[in-house]
Amino acid sequence: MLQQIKTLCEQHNVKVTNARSSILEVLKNAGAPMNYEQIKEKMKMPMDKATFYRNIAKFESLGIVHKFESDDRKWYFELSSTTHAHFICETCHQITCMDVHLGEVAGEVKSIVLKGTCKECKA
Amino acid sequence: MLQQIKTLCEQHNVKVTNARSSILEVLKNAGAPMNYEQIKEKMKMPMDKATFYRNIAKFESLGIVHKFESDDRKWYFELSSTTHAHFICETCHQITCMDVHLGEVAGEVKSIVLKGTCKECKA
DNA sequence: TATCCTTTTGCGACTAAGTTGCATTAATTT
DNA sequence: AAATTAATGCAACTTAGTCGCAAAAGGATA
Repeated sequence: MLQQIKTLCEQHNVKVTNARSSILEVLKNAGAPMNYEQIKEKMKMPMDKATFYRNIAKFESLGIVHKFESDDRKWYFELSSTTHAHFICETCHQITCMDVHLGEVAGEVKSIVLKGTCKECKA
Repeated sequence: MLQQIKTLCEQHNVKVTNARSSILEVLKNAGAPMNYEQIKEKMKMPMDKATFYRNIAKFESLGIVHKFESDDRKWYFELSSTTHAHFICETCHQITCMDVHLGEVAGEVKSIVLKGTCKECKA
């Protein structure tokens, strides 16, 4: 297990279990947000979905992980980092991360999701 | 039925039925995006959810109506207008419309959803 | 008006992501 | 070692949205 992940858990007072480090490791290596199925596929160990979602919920409440819904009725997860936007193409369903800067906003923004048609699908 | 709605359907070559005008009328009077349950409540006539979703899907494909997902796993609908953003408060679940201007974006944007904590809940 | 054809609607069964209850196991404390 | 607490796995459940199909509505033709 990566020391980095162990530290991450310890910083947030979460016990480091196999399930937890396994989830975090996959997210650490992910290039884009992933849903449950995708994460499960990448994991070396089998894991019940209840365990998965419960741990994800914990990570979320601690601010370690961040989630949003795509247009397929599935949650997508990623390690928290600086607030950035996700562009979801409604045609090819690809999710890409991007920077946007908003003007004035009515509150504290935690996630930004843009939907539409990406350049490739538009062409 | 409002003449405005009849015209809207005719412009898009959609037959005007009771179900359709009923849905559009509610959306016309809505101050914010609404989900199926909320729309159903506001409708004077009973309507099967299959009928509702099928008509909404048609409206969507014609660009009359626009939908997005909130954080409650429900779809919210509104009449199409200029592309604007929705701020969803994860605490009070209120949805507010707002203008943002993005910089350069990788494609054609159809919806923008921001999630976070609104000013009231933050306070 | 009767016949044919297409579209819309309603019902009920279905789908599937995510949740919950509960018993089991693992870890921690005393 | 016993007792308490937390994490896990299983199975049953929830529920927004979908789908198949038959009935009803509407339009066109004659």
